[in-house]
Amino acid sequence: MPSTALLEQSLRDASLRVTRPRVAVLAAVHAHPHAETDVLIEAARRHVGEVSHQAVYDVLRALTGAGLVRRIQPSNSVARYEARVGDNHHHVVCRSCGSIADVDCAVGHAPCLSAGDDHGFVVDEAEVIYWGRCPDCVAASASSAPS
Amino acid sequence: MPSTALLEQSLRDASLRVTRPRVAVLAAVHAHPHAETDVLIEAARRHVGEVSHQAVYDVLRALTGAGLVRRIQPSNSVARYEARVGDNHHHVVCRSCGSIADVDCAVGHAPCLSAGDDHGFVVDEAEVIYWGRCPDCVAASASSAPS
DNA sequence: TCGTTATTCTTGACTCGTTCAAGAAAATGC
DNA sequence: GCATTTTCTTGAACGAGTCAAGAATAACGA
Repeated sequence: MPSTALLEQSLRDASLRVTRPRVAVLAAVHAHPHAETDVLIEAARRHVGEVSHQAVYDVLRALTGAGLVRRIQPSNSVARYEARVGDNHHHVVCRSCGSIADVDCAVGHAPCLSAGDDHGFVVDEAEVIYWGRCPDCVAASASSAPS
Repeated sequence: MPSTALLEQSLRDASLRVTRPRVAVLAAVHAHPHAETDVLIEAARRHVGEVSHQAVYDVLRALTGAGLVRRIQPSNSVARYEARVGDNHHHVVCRSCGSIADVDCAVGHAPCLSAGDDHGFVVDEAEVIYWGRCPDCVAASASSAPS
């Protein structure tokens, strides 16, 4: 996890004011990849004491807009955030427990960005979500209902 | 759009009881690809008169579970439904207006299903969302703010 | 170092898509 | 047809996220 000084610097580089809530939230996103908002709120509060949930929402929106964090939201899930931005990686999501893991794209650095017929859309990003079951859930269902 | 008889048959084939709300909702999904729930509620009501919103939610869940419709939910959007299932197609989503269009996969019939390191997940589906701007929004921004 | 100003944070209410719960209605199978 | 099971209606409730207004604070220049 980056140091506080580095986090502050990345905020300044993004032309964002350096405030305690922002540093705390940014640190929380680094410390908890793919975390939901309420987890980030709790983590931020452990860092700097009381922080309103509204501030965390505002900060997350500012960080997302500045490209410092990335917002992901698979179906049937609340918004989640990750600090790994810039590289073109994707996610595996467990249908049972909702856990998320990173996967590097098998195709290369700009996966699947060439849609067949794009209907005139100007495409700038391809988001890939692999759906399946995580090792824990596979093991759990295998032991409880062996085939 | 399939006839009512065909819709009823597909319900029966999926071991679902044939009811007026179900036929109406299924027809609505066929008639309005990528529609949001409230659009489907209105469309269903035009077909069969009054139908409670709760019934539509239940029906959509039943149809989704049976594989007759597919639920999609891009970030910053409410749930949407489409009747085109079984083939492996993907979607382009407009960042400005949220409109959605179908795209056939450029890679083939099972696109990107091979993740690099899958972390032990058992993957059964790859969902691809292309993000960009639709032709209308591109034209609108080009005319209002020409570069 | 201090004051000014624009931006951000706090507080609290509120919206809206979706779900829960219980009883009424209707479709299926004998 | 009739019993049984599933589905639909009604109405309340939940929760993630947003809105709004005033208080607090970071950045900038003197």
